[in-house]
Amino acid sequence: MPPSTGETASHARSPSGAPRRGAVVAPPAPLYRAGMEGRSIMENELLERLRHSAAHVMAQAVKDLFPEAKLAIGPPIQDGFYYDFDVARPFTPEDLERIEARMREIVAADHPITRSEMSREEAIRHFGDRGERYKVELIREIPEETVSLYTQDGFTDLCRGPHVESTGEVKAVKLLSVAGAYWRGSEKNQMLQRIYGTAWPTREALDAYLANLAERERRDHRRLGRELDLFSSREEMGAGLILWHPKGAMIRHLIESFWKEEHLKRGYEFLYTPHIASEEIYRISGHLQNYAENMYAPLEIEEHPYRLKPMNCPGHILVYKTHLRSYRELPIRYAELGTVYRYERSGTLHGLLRVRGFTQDDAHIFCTPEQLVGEVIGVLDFVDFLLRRFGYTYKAYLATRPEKSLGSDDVWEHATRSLVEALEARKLTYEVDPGGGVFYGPKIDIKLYDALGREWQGPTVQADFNLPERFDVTYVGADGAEHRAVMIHRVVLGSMERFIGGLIEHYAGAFPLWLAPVQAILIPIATRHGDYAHQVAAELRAAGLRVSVDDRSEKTGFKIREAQVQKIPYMLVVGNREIEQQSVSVRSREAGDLGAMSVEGFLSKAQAEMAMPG
RNA sequence: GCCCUCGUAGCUCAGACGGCAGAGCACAUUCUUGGUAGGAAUGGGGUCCCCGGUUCGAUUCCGGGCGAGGGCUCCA
Repeated sequence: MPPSTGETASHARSPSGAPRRGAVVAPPAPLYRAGMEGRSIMENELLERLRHSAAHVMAQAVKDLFPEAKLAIGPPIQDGFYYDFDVARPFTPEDLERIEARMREIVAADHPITRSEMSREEAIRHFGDRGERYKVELIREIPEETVSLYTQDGFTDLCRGPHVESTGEVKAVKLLSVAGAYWRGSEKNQMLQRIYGTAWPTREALDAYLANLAERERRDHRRLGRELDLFSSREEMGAGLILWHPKGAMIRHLIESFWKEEHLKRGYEFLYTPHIASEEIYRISGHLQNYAENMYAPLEIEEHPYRLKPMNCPGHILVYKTHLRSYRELPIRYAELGTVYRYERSGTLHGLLRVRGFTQDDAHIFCTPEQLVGEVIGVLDFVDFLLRRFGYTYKAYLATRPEKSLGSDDVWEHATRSLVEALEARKLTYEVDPGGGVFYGPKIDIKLYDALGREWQGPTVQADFNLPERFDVTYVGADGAEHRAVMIHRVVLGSMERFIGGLIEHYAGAFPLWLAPVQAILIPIATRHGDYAHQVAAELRAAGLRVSVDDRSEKTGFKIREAQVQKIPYMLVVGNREIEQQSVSVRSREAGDLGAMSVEGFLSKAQAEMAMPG
């Protein structure tokens, strides 16, 4: 079965849920650490306890203000907590303010939080009498005979604990948002109202967190995409379909060119495969049987059903199969910037991060079982090289055999051991994700960390035993007999859409010189300096720089402001002095005015900067 | 797909009891030629998301749809 290479699997962004386990390869150096990494277990426990108590304080406040509200669950989560309530009407922002005000009173009163126990039957009666049907449902599923309860100020909640000693310890808390959430996460159940909040040990920590939220908002790739004129999506075009504007397309072109060069250096060959294909190919691959819900409905072409391509692998396999292959040819590495289309539910679409049409930086490696380790090492080397170029740090996970899976124990054992050997050869620490593999083979998942310390789904490397069987992918060995080839699916960047969406936020729109769509802008002081500006621009362009000229009749300060807002790395101011000295006055986006230098001087400075990217 | 919120100029957003539609930025023209983060004037620009209903009259109220945002679910 096809790989859920990067794009389809997992979350668009995942600052979510539980603390992440596992070792960090190179410690991220974020402005702020979003997750639990970097804190001691003790600190994490304290934070969880605090946030759990904050959830109880909120629940009490809600019950005080909305006595008819029914309590569901209210756990601590990364950076905060939530609590789900069953209420007749949804909470409004004004309600949140009232709830928060009531919470402050409860905190100020510093009520002790005490633990007690009840027998199950007693607890069921206790909550049943109060109409708390969700609590009753929870208690019924607790195997123990006694359950624990926590009480503050006459408000009692079923809870495993632990909690802080008193409500006064919940010092820095803020309610953030309200959202619908299903009871127990199932669409079939009642929709509840979930209030999210955040809680910290000190006011300063809360402020730092809120500042970080504001920074995320400032860096939002959808906002920057519009402000920097990089891309758009339009209702008339269709949801989840991206239009790349010249500047965004330039960034993409630069990344794709870089990607292609580096693939050629590493022995990959390029393929192009069609965007639509006969249903037959997807019947053979098994997509039709197993992936249909992500595929678009068939198109009729002369009475034959065709489908939009959801994955690239079938095409690559067909290319492999056009010849009888010898072991001497292997490994064969086919790469394609392959555009695929997958159905995503409307509610899940999000900017560039979750779309319906996207281009994967896909590759399939066909090799012998003996070559598997070496090939995986090669991919991991490549991953390391590429991610470093973009300034990401990362962490590896090994996903092993799930319960439902294809293939013999031997084959799984061999493949899993190969992946482990590769990880160890690369000296990568990794976390095992038991049973997290796909049913056709184990995989290595790489998660990366951006400048804000957020975690993103990164490269995946997957061994596949299924497609080689389905398509009968073989090679002739040294013994003259046919052998089953091993296939590796891998993406490094994931998809161009998601990767660039992430990069925009990672760089906050200020792309490094080698990726900046406009690297330098000439700013003539007065109209009469325009000719010189155009002349310098032509010189720099001839040397390979991406340069524009702002020859509008505006004041210098205005042009500088605009170039700065557009995050153009260099502004070259030219007036009488520069013409006389045949120079440019250089202003850097980061460092401000650098003074005058010759055109060649600026050129070699820029070239040096591009030679050491990242 | 589900819940909530939102949809007014290219963008960001005001607005009204149901009675000729507003600002800033952007754009055009003119003036200005100014040395490192916003010079001035004038002007053009609207199906107030779409369809239907109520009404003398709907951008405003009601219903449905589409789209966006925040979540949930799915994707492990």
